[in-house]
Amino acid sequence: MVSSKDVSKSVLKRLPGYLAYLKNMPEDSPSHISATALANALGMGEVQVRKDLALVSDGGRPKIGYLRVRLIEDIEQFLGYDNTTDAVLIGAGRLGCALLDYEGFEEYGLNILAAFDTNPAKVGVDETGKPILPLDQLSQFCEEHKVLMGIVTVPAACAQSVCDLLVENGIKAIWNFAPIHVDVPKNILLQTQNMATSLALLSVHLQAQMKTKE
Amino acid sequence: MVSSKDVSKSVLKRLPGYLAYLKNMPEDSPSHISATALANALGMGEVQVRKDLALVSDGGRPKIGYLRVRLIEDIEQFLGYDNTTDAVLIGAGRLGCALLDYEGFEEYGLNILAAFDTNPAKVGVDETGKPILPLDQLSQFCEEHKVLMGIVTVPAACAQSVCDLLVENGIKAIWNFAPIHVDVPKNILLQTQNMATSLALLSVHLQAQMKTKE
DNA sequence: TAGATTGTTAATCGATTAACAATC
DNA sequence: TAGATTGTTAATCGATTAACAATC
Repeated sequence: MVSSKDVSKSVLKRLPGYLAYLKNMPEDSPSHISATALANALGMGEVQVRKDLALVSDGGRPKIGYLRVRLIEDIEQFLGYDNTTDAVLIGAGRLGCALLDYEGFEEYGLNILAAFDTNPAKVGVDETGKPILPLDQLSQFCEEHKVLMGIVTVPAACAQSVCDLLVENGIKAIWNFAPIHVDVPKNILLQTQNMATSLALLSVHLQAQMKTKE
Repeated sequence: MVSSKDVSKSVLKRLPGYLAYLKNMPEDSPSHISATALANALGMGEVQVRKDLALVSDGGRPKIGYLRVRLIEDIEQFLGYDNTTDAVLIGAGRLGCALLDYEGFEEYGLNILAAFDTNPAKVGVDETGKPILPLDQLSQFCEEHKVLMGIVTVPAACAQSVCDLLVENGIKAIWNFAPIHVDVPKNILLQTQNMATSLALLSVHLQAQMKTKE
């Protein structure tokens, strides 16, 4: 409940899963849900779920569980989804545009204001009406809108320089989709969305599978 | 080196990072690299890197380090990137098509053969010439090509049924991009590419940042 | 040889799980 | 009351880190 406790990274990674499940429950479900029920539904340990929920909400009542709508609110508040974060996106390629147009981010309080690209042919307005601007307007834009988050969807070769540029312009958190290691000052949070990591897990699993089959 | 040791998930997650760094080194770099040097470059603990490398390669020599090209090979082999995995993709929306056309997957031994969609308007051939087929041809296609991996880029509401369908058709590993929990038999590996997870980490960090600033 | 680097064995740390008391 | 569920305190487990011996 009280914010700056020992919030481990692993807890933060599990919370979105609970949230998605709770939000996707049918309308006619019971108004309350227990940590046990949630754990079973997601195939997790019940003690872990109970502990995680206790961290974000004090609405748990013995014998009854948590009021679902209340629990959703508490998780959202804990994750900061209740107040909107403005972001800029750099690199209006296919992936960049897919993210720019994705409406689901609203749910997480993320609002991508605009994309930036060095290619003049890309400049304009995209399918859903969001602006794509030339990269040299980034600086002014960030200052004007007090942007704190940057999303990087440029090729690997440009990723480092784009991140540097974002940091120079006051960005505090970077969501990087380029499959490469970039260095940032340590007060900046860099989260690399690593597809390669997922692929590695899948690939190794398939290999093992093949071996046992043979 | 020998495969089925105690290969923890966390090691697997770090290996792609080493690989990307090694492959992106300039041509004129020294032919050998030490675990120490690699650790420093990536901002990691040197003991951890050394241990990870020892797991995948026995090419490390005291005082000299690892021959870079050899180390790259060893990591790729360990991760199974050396033999190609064929995959099908379900859901030819914006994200789906972005993945379908992404050429970088080749590097990881992943080959997306075709996309499938229920929308007849999507059926045909995409920008890079990859086929988009009607979903009812999935079964035949999987059997014909002995596909083991499925990539799911459908809306959350369809994700479960699509995963069920994939499992029915012999898929052993699923890469799920839908932001929702799905259940699969426990011999099937499900890897959910959770954007929400990354967003949670970024969001919480920004919140904390704001608080300290005030 | 001396020093850098390796691989390994032991110690620490953190997160998960188990056991239990408290409560409606 | 009895039983389900909560939150908490203690034990276990696994991964990371530290210390050290081996090697070129």
